[in-house]
Amino acid sequence: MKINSTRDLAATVRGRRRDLGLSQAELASRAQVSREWVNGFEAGKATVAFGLVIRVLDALGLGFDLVVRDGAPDAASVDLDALLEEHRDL
Amino acid sequence: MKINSTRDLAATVRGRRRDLGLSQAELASRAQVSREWVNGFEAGKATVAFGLVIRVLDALGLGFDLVVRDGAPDAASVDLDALLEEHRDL
DNA sequence: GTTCCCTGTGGTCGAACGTACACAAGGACG
DNA sequence: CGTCCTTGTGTACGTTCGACCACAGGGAAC
Repeated sequence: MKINSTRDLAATVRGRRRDLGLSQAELASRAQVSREWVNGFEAGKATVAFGLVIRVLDALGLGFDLVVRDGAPDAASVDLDALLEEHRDL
Repeated sequence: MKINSTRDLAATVRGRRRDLGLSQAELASRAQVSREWVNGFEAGKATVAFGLVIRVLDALGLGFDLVVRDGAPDAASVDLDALLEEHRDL
């Protein structure tokens, strides 16, 4: 599943948690965070600490994979695009 | 690339940034965060806000994929494991 | 040598975090 | 009916973030 925003992640996490039959409190306990934090996280809060997100995913048996986005410039061919981009927003 | 901690992500991001020929300041500008934040992020800081991480990945043409960890219980078969786990840490 | 850029780090300061506690609404179950 | 659990929301509090400014060390290049 591609994660493009905190809401994507929130929805997926909520689904996964429910699939596992866990309550917010149980997940919170396993991930060593507060139940309120889980609640806010599942609501799509963007400011949650990355480290806590990792812990929660771990508690759910989930993990991140880092991928190059479709259409994203390859490392070797980026110079031109990078320069163009740069002069565009400046 | 599997991301198991903030350091994994930090190292990958730094490599990607360098591959693209961007300085911390340039990346910061593109992702609308401070240069100091990028610096701390690349140093493996665990408390960085998830939303900002997303922005930076976006600026680098990277994205998250959410995957089920190896050996992780499947949604349908989790009930037993979940119950066992539960009674183990309590 | 000097100049320039990148990087790391220190300080300040307002804003927001995350935790703990409490309460209400809702559902399930007997 | 009452009881139990879950979820959402609110408050208060201490902590820490993230932005901003400034500075120093290290390269690269002239």
